[in-house]
Amino acid sequence: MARGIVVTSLVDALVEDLREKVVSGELAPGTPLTELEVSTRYDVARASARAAIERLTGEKVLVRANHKTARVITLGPEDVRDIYRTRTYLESEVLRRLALTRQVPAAACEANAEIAALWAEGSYAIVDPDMRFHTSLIDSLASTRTSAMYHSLAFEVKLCMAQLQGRQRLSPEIIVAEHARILALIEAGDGEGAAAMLDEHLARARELLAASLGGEAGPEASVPSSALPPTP
Amino acid sequence: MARGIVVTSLVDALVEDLREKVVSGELAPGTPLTELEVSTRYDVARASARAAIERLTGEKVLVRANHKTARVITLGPEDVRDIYRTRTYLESEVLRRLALTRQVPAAACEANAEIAALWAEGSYAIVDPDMRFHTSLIDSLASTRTSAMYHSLAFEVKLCMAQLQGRQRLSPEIIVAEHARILALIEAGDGEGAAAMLDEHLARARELLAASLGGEAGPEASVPSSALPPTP
DNA sequence: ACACGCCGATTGTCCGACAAGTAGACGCAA
DNA sequence: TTGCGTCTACTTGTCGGACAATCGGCGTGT
Repeated sequence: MARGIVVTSLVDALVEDLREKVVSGELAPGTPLTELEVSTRYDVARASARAAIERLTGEKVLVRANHKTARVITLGPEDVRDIYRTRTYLESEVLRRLALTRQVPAAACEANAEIAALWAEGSYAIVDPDMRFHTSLIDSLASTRTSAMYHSLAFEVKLCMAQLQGRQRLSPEIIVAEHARILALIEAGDGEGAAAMLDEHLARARELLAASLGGEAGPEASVPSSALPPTP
Repeated sequence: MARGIVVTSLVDALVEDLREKVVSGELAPGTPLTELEVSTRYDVARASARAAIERLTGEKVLVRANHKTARVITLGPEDVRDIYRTRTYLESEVLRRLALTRQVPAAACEANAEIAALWAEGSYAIVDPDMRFHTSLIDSLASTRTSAMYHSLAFEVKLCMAQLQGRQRLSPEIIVAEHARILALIEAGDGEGAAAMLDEHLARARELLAASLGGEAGPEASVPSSALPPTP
């Protein structure tokens, strides 16, 4: 089981490629995506391009109003805060449940060790194992829907990161220490403590993200995602 | 603001109508929905029918495998448990946060009063205000994503209910009492207690639903949604 | 300066067509 | 009878072209 291959339809492939281009930053937030553009760039029929765009708007990777061209989503500080709030709700409750049975998922330990290792060798490509730490905690509950929801939130976090092209700086050593602390609290059965710790842990990341996303203007197109109409 | 009218495109209307037909039970679980059927029944082009079906599969109202015709989703006991578990995670954490500030949303009180009123006059159309009680608690946090996630779960609960055509029976008086208890605990600042109470409250509903969904076979087509291959 | 109307670009919807895949019916052989 | 291969009808996936509706901008006339 779990053979890596999957049959992908054409629009599946389109969706995947476009989504990847968005999270990688190749398609900056606010970039308009015309059906014709997509269809010609990939050499597919407009119907297919259209389907892909529609699916991505369903996933909230793109946004589009009636009769207007789809654009890559732009996430502002308010969005970051909302994402992290929701994330905190879900994850802290999960920590409580894990603490009840004192289960410390092995995958979480490994992910944290990986962060430490990367830090030791001077690399800053931390975001991936960091995500893995958190998702492995959630996934250890084996609830399809809980996992799906958390993953969708994690994806939005990735989108945020894509917007500020790796400018944010949070020190790996603090992260590793806090992760370890959380795992210890779970093992000790202190759900309340673990939840509190997580709250703090995520709050720091959240404010850092929100600040760098809203404080300084990006290289171009300081389009605020919020409903604030830019005074013309 | 909040003028009721919304501009709906054709496929939007299709999606809405089909979704409504599914939650109302008019389209039973497992019913196949051919693109051609939909396009002819509504007298629209196949492309439009196709788009509607695709969006509904994205919403998990329909399911479809590669090259096979879409079917109305069938939810089994395992799904019910998963839905309620996720629901409990989200909602209990929300209760804790509400208890921190002792905020009791007025809408929740009203919804509960409405249940009581309906019960007093002998009606059993309780599920709607019951849903409103819970969603108003969530919505009082004003977190777009948290609300969206909870609403999607609530929708799945409605799907479950649609499957057993109003056969389930949970006594309104217990519901009202437990709701009131939860609100009281929030007002008292006892988040832990409120969460525990909710846990119990939802567990009862969950097991009732799961039992009536899995215990007896439906009128026809006892297709188990789970991966369990029916011993042939 | 302001209202108005036209125009290009883009979306929304339709039609018809064909390849490819699935599932069930059919028939043939052991 | 049972098992297996084949064939066929139905359905999906994708294409191309077509046209009305809509939006935003530009120029024009008053």
